[in-house]
Amino acid sequence: MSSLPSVRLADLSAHAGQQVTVHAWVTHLRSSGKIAFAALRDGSGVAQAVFVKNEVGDELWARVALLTTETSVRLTGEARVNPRAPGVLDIGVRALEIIGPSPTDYPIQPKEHGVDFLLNHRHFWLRAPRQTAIMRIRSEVEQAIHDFFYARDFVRCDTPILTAAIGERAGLFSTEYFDEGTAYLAQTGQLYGEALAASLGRIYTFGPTFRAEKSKTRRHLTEFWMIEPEMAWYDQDDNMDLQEELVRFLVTRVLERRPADLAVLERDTSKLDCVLQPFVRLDYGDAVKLAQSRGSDVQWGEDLGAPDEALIVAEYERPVFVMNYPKEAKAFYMKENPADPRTVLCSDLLAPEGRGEIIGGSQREDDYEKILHRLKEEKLPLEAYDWYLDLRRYGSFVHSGFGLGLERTVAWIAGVEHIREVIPFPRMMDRLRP
RNA sequence: UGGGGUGUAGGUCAAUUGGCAGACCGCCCGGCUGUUACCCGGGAAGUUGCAGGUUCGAAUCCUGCCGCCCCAGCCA
Repeated sequence: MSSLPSVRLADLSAHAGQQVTVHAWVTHLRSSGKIAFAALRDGSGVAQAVFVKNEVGDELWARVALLTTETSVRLTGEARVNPRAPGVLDIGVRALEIIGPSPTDYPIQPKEHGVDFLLNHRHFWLRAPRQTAIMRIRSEVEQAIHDFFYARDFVRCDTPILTAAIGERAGLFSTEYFDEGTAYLAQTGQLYGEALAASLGRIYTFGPTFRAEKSKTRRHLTEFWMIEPEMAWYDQDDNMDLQEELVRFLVTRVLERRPADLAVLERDTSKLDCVLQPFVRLDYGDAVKLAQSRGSDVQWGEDLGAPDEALIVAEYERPVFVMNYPKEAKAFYMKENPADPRTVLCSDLLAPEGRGEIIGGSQREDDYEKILHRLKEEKLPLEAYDWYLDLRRYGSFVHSGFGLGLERTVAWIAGVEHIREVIPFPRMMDRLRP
């Protein structure tokens, strides 16, 4: 925009007393006959345009009446501090150009709306202060993830989104793929990550994944973003240490750098201080006993349900690893536990405040015969896994990894109840647009 | 998919429990020179989700369908 030099509203205070030009959207107009005030936003911050009739002239004054909600404008005038509201700078307008007019039926008001209505107008809803705060926190978490792994010499690797059937058991989205039959949208990049760990040692993926599960809860999307590190020569203890370090890093980073956005969300940040303590590490069997003692009827051998997880985390009020689940409850690629072959070397990390699982991780089975046996038990098509089995035939290696759900993590840190608000355009089983 | 809830103006919700369909916000018109979700006066705005039934009379009761919300399962 070098042809249109303008000041971002966030930088306006540095220009107090000067003539500036800004580009912005009008969020609200208040008019008093011969003086008018327009609230402005540009994504970086807010300001207030002041129009005085006998200073701007009749021609410009007539155009002030056209400043409906969400009109985009370029305006020029003096930036100055308003002693009555020092936080929001005034612009004493001398020149006004309407760039994009806006009809008077803009649907979003600064009032209560229903969720369905807001999601139907997601493209507008994203302009609201609460939503922009959430998006900035999401961006901060994403950047922090890259910084964390970059500082530890992990290589970021991108794995395919179109795949032949491979991965976990949950529902798959499919599409026709030329003469190759059916392609599926990836539910995980993990198996490719294992191949890359044998190449680069420590890697992570960062990308969208797809689940055609008919889940309607506040913690499920059909398209979500997952971070999947995979580390050669890490056992399950090393794996949990890394997860704990990462989660602590992400929370600390958002607390340090996005306090204003957390304030917009009215997040009680004292609830996040718990990440400074060591995370709890609880064996699955002990977790089942704990849930039972708090009224659950879960039995050894069953996966823990959301209410069980809530009971367990409530006991500690900080993140909890539940380790070493029964083999039947978990995926084929998890390594058998030498201390108890009924179980596998894995962990789920449960976030506090009833948030449930944000990470699932495991040490991977590196024994060729054992993983072949597990594939057969699960009745998975062996021909689709030939290259994966090769990783156990040609230089098998101890390795571990995990998958961190980005939206669940952001929703927890930001204190947002439903995961649909922390991704710009959520995809759920009954929502494909906008 | 199962359980629970809900559906009235563009939005958020009332409607004495079967008896004239309303308020606020937004929008339109008018007034106001320092507003802060400004204020004051006036106005337009409805197939009460859809289809059927009971009744002198239905937003309200009954049946079916549909949409949405919450919870559960699956998982990150």
